[in-house]
Amino acid sequence: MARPARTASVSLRNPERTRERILSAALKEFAANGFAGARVDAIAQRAAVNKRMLYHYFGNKEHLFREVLRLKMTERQAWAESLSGDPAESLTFWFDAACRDPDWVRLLEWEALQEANRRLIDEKNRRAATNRGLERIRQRQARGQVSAEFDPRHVMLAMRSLTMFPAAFPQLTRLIMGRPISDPTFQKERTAFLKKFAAAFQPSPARSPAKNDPAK
Amino acid sequence: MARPARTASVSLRNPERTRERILSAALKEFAANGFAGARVDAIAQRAAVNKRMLYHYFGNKEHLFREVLRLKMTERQAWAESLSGDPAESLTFWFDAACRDPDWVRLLEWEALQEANRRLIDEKNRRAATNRGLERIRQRQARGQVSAEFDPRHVMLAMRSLTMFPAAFPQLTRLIMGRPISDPTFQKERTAFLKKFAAAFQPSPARSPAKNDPAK
DNA sequence: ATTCCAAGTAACTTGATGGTTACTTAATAG
DNA sequence: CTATTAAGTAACCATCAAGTTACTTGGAAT
Repeated sequence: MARPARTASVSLRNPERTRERILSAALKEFAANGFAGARVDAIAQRAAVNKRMLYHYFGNKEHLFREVLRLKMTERQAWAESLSGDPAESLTFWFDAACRDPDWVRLLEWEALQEANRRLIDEKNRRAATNRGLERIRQRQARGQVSAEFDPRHVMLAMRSLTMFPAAFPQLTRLIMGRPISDPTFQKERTAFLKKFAAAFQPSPARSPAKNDPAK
Repeated sequence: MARPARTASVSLRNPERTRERILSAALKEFAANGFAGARVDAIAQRAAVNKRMLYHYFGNKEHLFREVLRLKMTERQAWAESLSGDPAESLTFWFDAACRDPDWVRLLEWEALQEANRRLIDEKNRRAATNRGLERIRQRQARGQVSAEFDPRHVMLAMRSLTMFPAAFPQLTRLIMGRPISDPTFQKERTAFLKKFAAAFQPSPARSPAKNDPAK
């Protein structure tokens, strides 16, 4: 039961490391090829681990997929909590996050495409996190920083749309913008646009394209 | 060379009909399962056509996929042309279209996920159509119906985002809204929201949540 | 030292799947 | 009427991929 005390820096047998390697290899493979397209052999190879180990630790391909998703999910949730409800901040933050980590967006896309009628992977948890996010928006509305004429749910949906779309549809974005989403120029331009556009969520009276926040 | 003159209402051999059946079956199968997940046998079965015919008409699975995409593409382009550049109209129209025909959105999603670095399917055509769309936005800006402070490309990208997102990520939408996107109540609410929100694209002076269009 | 189990390996099984071969038949052109 | 070709069929095949079997081995507990 006692921990191995780590004889040499790395012992030959190392369950945790193996598990980690499988998970990170699986993340890449699933993000790249989706569930159906992902190859268990490829994951094993990427992880430099015998394929059998994958079944040893995760049972089967689907369990592994769910675990990968669940993991990324909780990682993101932590980020979300640390965020104020300010539209300009949220928009730029999440847009940036989507550009930095397209794998995340891609996983959500694969999830969306995967016959959506059944129950979600980590539903309970995600629902709770969503509700906390909605609550933050309501608070902003109460403080007059977000227009109260919009349903918070619709505000959140609009924000998600604006931030995730480019990473979710890079081909359409390139068609429209003439640049790949990885291009820093695009990212800067888009961030600037989102900052201005965030004014759309502010209450009508205090209206005038962002520029600054008089309530400071 | 002369057309068969259609002896009986339907002759036993009927290339066009067979081609159509394959294409429509392929659309469903590809939209449902993506390229990797789609099963050639399933397409053949759905089309009630011998699998060999599929190779007869389209060469292989990938060619068939490209053809399906190309077809849907041109269908949509026609719609787009018939549209004015008014934000409120565009937003509600495309949102409605995405809800009515989720297969279309799903195909675009599959395309996005399919290792995006290579050249797009119907690129030349799509680029041209995109440019015509941008031109329409510029015209609206010149007429003062769309704020000139936004880059037309960013306006288009924002509109696409707002309209396609719910159909592209039904699971996230349900999480936020508490209803499936197929629910008419959701669709009505969202349409109403988009109508109000369209004001965000209008010039600052003429500002006040849509409601009506004084320039009539 | 010995025992025992989790960690690890190699080779195999089984089923699915894209694509092909070899054939038949409808319908049109001459 | 007949030759030709496109439309259509059934059975097959090679390959690939998920999951398994049967085995070996490191290392902690006794």
